[in-house]
Amino acid sequence: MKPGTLDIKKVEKVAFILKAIGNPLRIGIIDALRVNDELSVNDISRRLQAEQSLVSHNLLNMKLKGILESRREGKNIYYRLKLKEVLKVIECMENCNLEDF
Amino acid sequence: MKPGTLDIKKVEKVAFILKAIGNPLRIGIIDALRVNDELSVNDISRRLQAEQSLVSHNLLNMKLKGILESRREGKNIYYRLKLKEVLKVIECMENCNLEDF
DNA sequence: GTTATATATGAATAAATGTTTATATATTCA
DNA sequence: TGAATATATAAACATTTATTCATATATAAC
Repeated sequence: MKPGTLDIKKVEKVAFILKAIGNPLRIGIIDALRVNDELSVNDISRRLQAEQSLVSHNLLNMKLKGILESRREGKNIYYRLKLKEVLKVIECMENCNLEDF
Repeated sequence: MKPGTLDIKKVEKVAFILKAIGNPLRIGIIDALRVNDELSVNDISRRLQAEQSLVSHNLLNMKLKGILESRREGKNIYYRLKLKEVLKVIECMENCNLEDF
């Protein structure tokens, strides 16, 4: 029985990130940020038809975890992807056949 | 503002799968099943130093969700990956720099 | 200054998840 | 048959997560 190839630290980190993005709203946010480099809270809120507060909570959550970053411009705060690798994760799921799920 | 490229159904499915595997023990299991085609509950339990019951719960959980499948051979039940795409997800995280996490 | 708009924050709470413990079931072997 | 081993199940529980609501803060425009 061969060992896995990931050490414990790496397993923890991978799980941490996957858990951090494994939510419909957050996947929606990341998907939107894939096509648009930057989006304001309101942009996302309108686009995904989700409450401002809920979107804000989730954005801050992902920012706190190092997945997103943000900058202020006037009244708006624009979020963008920081951990670009999550795109690869989503892209590789996008291509596969998910009929059964 | 361009739309994202995933429809709602797909967003839900991707989130469903990422959430289903986004846990240290489950990533450990998948990592082990990446290197070993099949493993029994006990194999995994020993390898990851986790309780039989906890491992069983998690294996059944992922089986129920279509990520794993299993077969019985005598007293043992061998689990293996069904949704191979999850390997790609883990592999693409494996390569990226996760120093900050 | 006041008002309007955008975002953040915090409390409250429901719902989901992770974990342990004890027990049940299935299979093998003596 | 009974004992031993492997796995599943189910209850109980603590912890975490998702969501809403109300309110606070920051900036801009007047």
